[in-house]
Amino acid sequence: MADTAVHDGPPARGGYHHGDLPNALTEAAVALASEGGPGAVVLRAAARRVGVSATAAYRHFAGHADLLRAVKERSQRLLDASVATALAASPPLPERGDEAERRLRAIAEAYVSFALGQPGLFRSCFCHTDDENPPDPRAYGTYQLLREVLDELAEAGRVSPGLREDAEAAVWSTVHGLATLLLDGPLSVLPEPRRRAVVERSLDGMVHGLRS
Amino acid sequence: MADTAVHDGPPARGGYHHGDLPNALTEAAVALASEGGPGAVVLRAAARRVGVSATAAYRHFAGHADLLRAVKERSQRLLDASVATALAASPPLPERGDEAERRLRAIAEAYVSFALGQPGLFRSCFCHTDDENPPDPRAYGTYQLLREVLDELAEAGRVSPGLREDAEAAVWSTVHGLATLLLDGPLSVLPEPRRRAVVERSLDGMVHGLRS
DNA sequence: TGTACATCAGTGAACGCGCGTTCACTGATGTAC
DNA sequence: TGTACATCAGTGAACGCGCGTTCACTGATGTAC
Repeated sequence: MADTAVHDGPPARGGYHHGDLPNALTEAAVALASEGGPGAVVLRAAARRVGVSATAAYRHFAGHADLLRAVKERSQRLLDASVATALAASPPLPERGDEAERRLRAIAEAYVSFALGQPGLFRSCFCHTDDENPPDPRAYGTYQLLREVLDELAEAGRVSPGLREDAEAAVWSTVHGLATLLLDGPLSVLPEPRRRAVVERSLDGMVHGLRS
Repeated sequence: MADTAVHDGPPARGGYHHGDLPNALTEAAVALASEGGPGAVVLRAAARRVGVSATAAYRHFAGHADLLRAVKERSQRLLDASVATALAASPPLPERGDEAERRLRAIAEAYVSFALGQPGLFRSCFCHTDDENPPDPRAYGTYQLLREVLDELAEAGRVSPGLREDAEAAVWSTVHGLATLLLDGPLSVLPEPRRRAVVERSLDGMVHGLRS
């Protein structure tokens, strides 16, 4: 109520100059990806959605591939945010090791939920782009979260001495595999209760696998 | 030397009638997928490779989607065959549990190798097609192989009682996640020795996760 | 405070391309008699 | 063994479509003086 002015882009200029086209185009392209996956990211369609000529996009992006890269990055950040939010949602457990394990499972479940709830964006996060400089794992929020929670688990004595190293990648693989097999793979045919069982069972194995 | 006639399709008819177009088209489409992934499967291009008009394809396939489905199925069979071959390659170990564990690791390594060696086909195995009847997990050779080897592990006492159920899906998830993260995901940036370490570490966790 | 002008951010028409698919057709095959 | 004919498996031209990208352009903005 304090600020009654409606403005949905930073400067919100007049008709001819948009004010924040790069962002608006990226958002439109993300919406396309959300609806139809990375293959549905079409430069002309994004421009159309924003209400701007296709040519205008070339003022801010090198071309289609550049736009797709922006979509991929933003999708990754949305995945990161979704997982981080879910992680913060439930109250911590008193015992340190229990809490760390709870957090690990929460990360996994949020990751899978994002994949199933936002299939187009999830596919965009990991879509193939012929980039010469693919991102470092550490650029992913999930990697950082896993690192923290695995450190906590290790400090609580729930990771066997020799198994801490590279555990991020091992755990991430399990979680990512679950998500993709449930989404586009053979596990997609399972009815809901079986799905839950498979996820739970996989997380059990994952947690057990960290101890000797 | 016995049979000097050259024929590379079953009947090998004359010029006008091809003799085995469905197979030839599928093979051409698989070659396209192998080179550029499922997105490179183009009906007209497949027909061109076979040396036939695009229209001819409609005599044997309902359309592009149908051809892509054939590619997906054949890719899966190639993956299955690749894993099965690798599994049969090395000699068995004397102790039963050791042998089962060796086989489990061999499956995983062959699966990852196929993904990295045949990225286009691997992506085609799990590409998104709006099928109303997606395949049952048991249609995958990998699933059957995992089931057998997990039974062997269980019989050798290397699987904790409560953990046998759904272990196929859990193990498959880890292996599949490894393959996809190494191929198109953030683990693709790792140099070769680190890759091997990550794979080994993940398999260790997987095997440990089956015991309590 | 006003004005000239460089720069920035758009426009709209057009390009070539290759796609999936349909059309009316023709050549080859095999079967009934 | 020969012939008529239905059926099968191809052809080639054409369709409409939407894409990415380029072109010459124009309107808006901001800065130097």
